[in-house]
Amino acid sequence: MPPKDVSLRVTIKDVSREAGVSIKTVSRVLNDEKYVGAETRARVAAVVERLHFRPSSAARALAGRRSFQIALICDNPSPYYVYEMQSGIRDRCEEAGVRMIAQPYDRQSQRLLADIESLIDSTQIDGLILTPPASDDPAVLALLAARAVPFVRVSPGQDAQQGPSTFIDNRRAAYDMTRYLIGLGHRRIGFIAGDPGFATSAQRLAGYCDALTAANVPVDDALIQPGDYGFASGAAGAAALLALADPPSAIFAANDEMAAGALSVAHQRGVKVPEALSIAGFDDTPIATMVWPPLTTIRQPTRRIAYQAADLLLAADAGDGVQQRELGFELMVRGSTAVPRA
Amino acid sequence: MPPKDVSLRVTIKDVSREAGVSIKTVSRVLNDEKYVGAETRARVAAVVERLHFRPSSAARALAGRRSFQIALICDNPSPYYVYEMQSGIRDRCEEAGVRMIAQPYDRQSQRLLADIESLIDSTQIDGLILTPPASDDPAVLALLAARAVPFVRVSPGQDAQQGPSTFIDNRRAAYDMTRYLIGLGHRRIGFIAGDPGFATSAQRLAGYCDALTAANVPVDDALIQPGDYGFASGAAGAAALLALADPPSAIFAANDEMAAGALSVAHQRGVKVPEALSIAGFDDTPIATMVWPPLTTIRQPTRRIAYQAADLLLAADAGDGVQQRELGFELMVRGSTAVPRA
DNA sequence: TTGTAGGCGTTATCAC
DNA sequence: GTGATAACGCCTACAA
Repeated sequence: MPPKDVSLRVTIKDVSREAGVSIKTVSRVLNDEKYVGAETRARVAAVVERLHFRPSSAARALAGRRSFQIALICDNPSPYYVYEMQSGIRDRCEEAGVRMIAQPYDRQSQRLLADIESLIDSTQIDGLILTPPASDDPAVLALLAARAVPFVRVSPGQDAQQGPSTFIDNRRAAYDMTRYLIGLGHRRIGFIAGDPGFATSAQRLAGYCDALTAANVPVDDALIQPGDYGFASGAAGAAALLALADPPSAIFAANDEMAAGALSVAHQRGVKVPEALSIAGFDDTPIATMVWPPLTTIRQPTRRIAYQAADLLLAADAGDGVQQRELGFELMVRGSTAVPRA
Repeated sequence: MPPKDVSLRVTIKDVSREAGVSIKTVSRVLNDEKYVGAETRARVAAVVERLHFRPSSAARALAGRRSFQIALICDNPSPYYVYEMQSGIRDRCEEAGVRMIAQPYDRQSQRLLADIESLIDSTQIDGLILTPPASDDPAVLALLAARAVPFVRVSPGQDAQQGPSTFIDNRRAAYDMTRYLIGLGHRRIGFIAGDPGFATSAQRLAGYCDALTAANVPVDDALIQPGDYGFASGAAGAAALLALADPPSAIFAANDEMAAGALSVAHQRGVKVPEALSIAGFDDTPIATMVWPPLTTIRQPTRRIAYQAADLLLAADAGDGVQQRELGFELMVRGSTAVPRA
């Protein structure tokens, strides 16, 4: 891109001249500092408004201790998840006058650490939000600790006390769902697991096993298919399950995206859902409730998590130290809520 | 968030001292300027590497004419579209050493203009990419022109010559699709339109009408349902069409998200797709090829558009002036490509 | 090919 | 309550 014109930028100086006060006073008003006379404040604010003055964030970051920017580190096979996460966090940031930098990354590539370092150094980020699997990456956590950069972890799997975090009881939720399916009379329940790199995958699988065991239903490894939280893997898992000599009467996919994949296979093969085959999902991305009304899903509103995470990060100077914030979930049965759980 | 520590930042000064050259020389190496001795360059580069030096983008933006940041202004009812757009543009930016700021916005709210102004002023963006409907907003275009901020328009509807842009021939594509459906023997073809605020909506509808007229099939208003490019509106449109006394034998939705909605309704009602009802989509978000193998769709890879748009913006200093870049599209018939079109 | 001086727009520090 | 003045880290312009 070509260099920009040295355009007629409105600066603090212009405001101060116009308002008849010093630059510092304008700065005080801008940053809501105290020790500014009420009328001075009003007068300055009026000039700011009139001149459409907007402080340069570059200058603020350079001179001050804050950059008014935070980053969202997010890589997830479900576009709906990413979308909800981004929108939710951005909304909160906007209210707080902070800019969110969305930093999609590729969990396959080994660049994550370097990306975050460069984010910290070049952008001077004020803090960041990590979604799985980055939220469990020991190297990342170590880096952030070493650099003293505030962060919030979404759905951490281990060392939950390391830094603030938001999460739901995934194991419990998967347990509830499985029990619900058992309650419907199912005994052979297939499970399509999530990406092994995500802590939530193991948690959800564990809940599934718990419920079977509690009901004296043996855990059959043939009924547990690997997946990666992506649509295609859900389809593949369902295909494998339906091809078994003794196929399951229900399939519980570890997230909605895979549940959708499973459903598409069922439809293709003419298997009636849910009459001949119950399919359940997890996560409450809109795809579940919108695309597949017959789907039973664990409702764990992504947007709510986003809000929580943002609030936790932005309110960090409340100074109440490390916080773990557990959210509730609900079991959505074919469009109608049931079994809410705090 | 609490103020950060005044940490031990590595600066150009450190590098210059370590390398035994002046600050300016380091700067030259950093910016790939010429007039630096080969060995000097190598030595400096080595030190940069060893010290993990990363220039502060705040300082660069403040001192220089570029901020090395561009923004993506995007609001679309399809998460897949947003996801592909973001990832694609970000990839290109990364290669170019530029940061992409994703700026989701709400097309309902009236804040768009103010948001962009604040983006320009506070962030000193180097340029931006506009997706519909922002790409056709006259106020936005005027603002950018006035401020001399480079931009690229994605799928503009009018004044296509105003600024560089990428697009496909939507009318032609919709024409082709409709003709294809007619070729299958359909005479009553329903159409679910996109959000009236998007220029593509009218273009696609026009193509649909063109094809019908060309085939001497009367355009029946009852077969044209309003929509907004969102899943729910696709479902609603399909429901309305199927409820007609004389329902269509095919439905052409103006985007894939709505086609998916239409399909879900068909499935719910037990209408066989595509035997009893053909459903066609448009846009090639993954939902089409992944979720709905029976779907016929206009393949207009979102990611390719993203690449084009980014390249157009990033290469703007090539200085070849305004450019309109038209991309090809293809008609995807049930998973297998057909009728490619440049 | 390399170096020096000055300033970008804001905040921090410390006087008044 | 308010205001000088010195940074912040880098780039531009100009000199050597």
